[in-house]
Amino acid sequence: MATRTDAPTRREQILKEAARLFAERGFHGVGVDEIGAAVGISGPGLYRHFAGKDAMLAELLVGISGRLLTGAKRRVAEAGGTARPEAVLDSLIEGHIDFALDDRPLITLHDRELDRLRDSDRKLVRQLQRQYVELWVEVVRQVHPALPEPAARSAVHSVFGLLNSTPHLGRRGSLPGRGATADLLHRMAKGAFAAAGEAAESLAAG
Amino acid sequence: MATRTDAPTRREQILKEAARLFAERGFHGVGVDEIGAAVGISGPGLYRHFAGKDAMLAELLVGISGRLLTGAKRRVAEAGGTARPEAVLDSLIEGHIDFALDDRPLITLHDRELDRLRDSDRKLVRQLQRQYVELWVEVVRQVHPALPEPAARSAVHSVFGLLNSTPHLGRRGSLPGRGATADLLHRMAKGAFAAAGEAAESLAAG
DNA sequence: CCTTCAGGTTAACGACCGCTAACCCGGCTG
DNA sequence: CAGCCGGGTTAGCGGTCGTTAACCTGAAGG
Repeated sequence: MATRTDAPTRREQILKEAARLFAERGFHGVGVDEIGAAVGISGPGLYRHFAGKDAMLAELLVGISGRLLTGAKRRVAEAGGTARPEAVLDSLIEGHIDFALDDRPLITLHDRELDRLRDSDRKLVRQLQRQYVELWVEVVRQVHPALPEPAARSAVHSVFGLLNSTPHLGRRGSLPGRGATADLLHRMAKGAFAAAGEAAESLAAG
Repeated sequence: MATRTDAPTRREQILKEAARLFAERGFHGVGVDEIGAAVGISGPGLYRHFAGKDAMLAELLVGISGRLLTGAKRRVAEAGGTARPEAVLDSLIEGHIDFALDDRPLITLHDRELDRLRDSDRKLVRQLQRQYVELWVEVVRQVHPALPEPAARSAVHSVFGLLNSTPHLGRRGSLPGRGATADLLHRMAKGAFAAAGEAAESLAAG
């Protein structure tokens, strides 16, 4: 991870604030003037950096989906060759939790504002999301071979719901610290998958 | 359950269609003309039944939160006195799953459009939601006594995220039937709670 | 038969919002 | 020093949207 040390560009400032505002009040609920004000310029000045409001949302959503997918691919490649499947699943879970805890506004946008995109962008995002899901499904089925594919896919979506619950977890302060929260989420995700797998096993055996 | 046999009133038609549209395109993304068209009248005719667009959303959200809470209270009262705590938790989970599967648009609205309410309505909804959560927290801590309250509350929110993932589960058809889906969700929720509880137990023992 | 009224209709107003136009300015660069 | 240009500014246009106003109609009641 090449941690950035240089100052964020104007574009990045705008994207960050836009993400926060979109997550708080919804895409249609935020005006371009507000986004501008959030970075110290006003309204139409944004158009020097983005083609329009839609373009900001598109870049945000494509960026999210892309980073999630490439991160997951990297983790599978790193841990996949040698280790047992469970370690790969642990790594996927860890990566998703990092994302859900560090970029809560983006997690919110991710499954809330997809329909506001132009058709082409929406298709792209959907494709990235689908690849991400399928990658998880494969790993989950290696850990729990008795789980049929449709059930595994449902389980993965549900675990995403669990992990993506971070925006609902009390405002920073009532939480028992980031590490403990990450640990709790990780254990619950594993427990949920295990329960799904055991049910399938007992069905296959019975 | 007193199943309705009489025809739905106009108000109810409107609320149902408004819920669907709000869930699909967001509160600000739906015009009153569209809501009217969805029930066969047009635009301003809605104002014979509701004070405004906000009032529809408010009634929907207050209704959801209220029904969830009263249903949960009833379940706790019914199963609470005699049975072991685990049966109460099972009943709560079952009730939430029924709701998540039968009223997917409402589940979506529930945690997406709360901020679009007037202050008083939002406070009311938040209060109902909080009571619902606390009711779950109590039951969860009876089943898993080692779990500290903050962790239990986080776990409850996360399991809500898991159960509320139904809108992301493929469009009716790719699913293995309602019963199987409900069963899978139920098992995963229990598994998630169990994993959280076991972690706390081993901490308390170690 | 006249009235009332619930539940519609269409027209139009006012506010807001995304975006463009036109202009401006400070710092490189030749 | 001249000129370009990146990155701002404000004014304003065009469209949309929530809401209100004014009017209509068919059924129920006395």
